[in-house]
Amino acid sequence: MLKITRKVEYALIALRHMQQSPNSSISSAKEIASKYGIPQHLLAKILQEMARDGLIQAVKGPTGGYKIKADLKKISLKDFFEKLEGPLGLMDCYFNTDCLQMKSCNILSPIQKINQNMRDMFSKTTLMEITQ
Amino acid sequence: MLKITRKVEYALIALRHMQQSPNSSISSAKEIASKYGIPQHLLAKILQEMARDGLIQAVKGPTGGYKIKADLKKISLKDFFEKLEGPLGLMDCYFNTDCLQMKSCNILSPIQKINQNMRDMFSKTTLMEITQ
DNA sequence: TTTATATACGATTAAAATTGTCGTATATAG
DNA sequence: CTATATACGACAATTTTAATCGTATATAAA
Repeated sequence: MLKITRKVEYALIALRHMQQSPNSSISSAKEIASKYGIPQHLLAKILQEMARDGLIQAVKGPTGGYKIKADLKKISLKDFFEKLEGPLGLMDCYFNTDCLQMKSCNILSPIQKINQNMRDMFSKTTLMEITQ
Repeated sequence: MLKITRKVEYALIALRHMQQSPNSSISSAKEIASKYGIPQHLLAKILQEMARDGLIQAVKGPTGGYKIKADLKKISLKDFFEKLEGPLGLMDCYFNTDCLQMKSCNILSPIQKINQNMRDMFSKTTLMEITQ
């Protein structure tokens, strides 16, 4: 429990790779996948999603690939996680109100505090701190 | 991602229930399960595990059940999580060194920092804060 | 002493989430 | 043209989590 997904892991690896490659150079999914041992097609899908999210810029055609578009100093890890994986909370009831045990649940409010702590922690860290 | 398991959720609910029932009274798995809508057999297994861990005390036979044994003020959420679910980290490589990508991985050290932050956060919260 | 009820615990199954693959379409540099 | 790269939905495999089942043991109460 409390694990990040491989999807997020691969996304971070790719971002850091792009961040560290020479200025405005382009990295292809194939190149990154082979360098870090990531399934190429899977990484491609993740990069496409990041492109849709505006984090990176896609360039089509041969010699194409991706490069960083957003300012990583301005994006928190919490926002990044939520872009890729949706709402960030230890339990679904932090967002979702359709739990049948909502009324009888006795740990709702203590869990909400822990949730808030965790969200605060990931809000204070920027993507740049991971990728630079 | 970053969710706690139902196992931990049920354990917390049961602990809080016991914590809040009259002093040294005993709660059965059946009673707790029906009150909070938890599968009885599943909760029983979790309570048995907590008893083995020394968190609660089991009492056999009819009129039996469980009561709190440990001092919840002295147990951190991190230790509690690790008792029930094993090592606590965002990625397995925090503990496990047999990842084949270990050498090429470029996010290992930044992830370790985040890991440490998360572990610190759960180390600073006691079980009592959740259950009281 | 018998019976009902509770814990103890391993084995197994079911469900859900994650991870990975495949096929096809489109863009574009050379 | 052709080769190579992104785009994207459908599908399959794998892993993890959640829940059930069966049987044994302890013990309070009738």
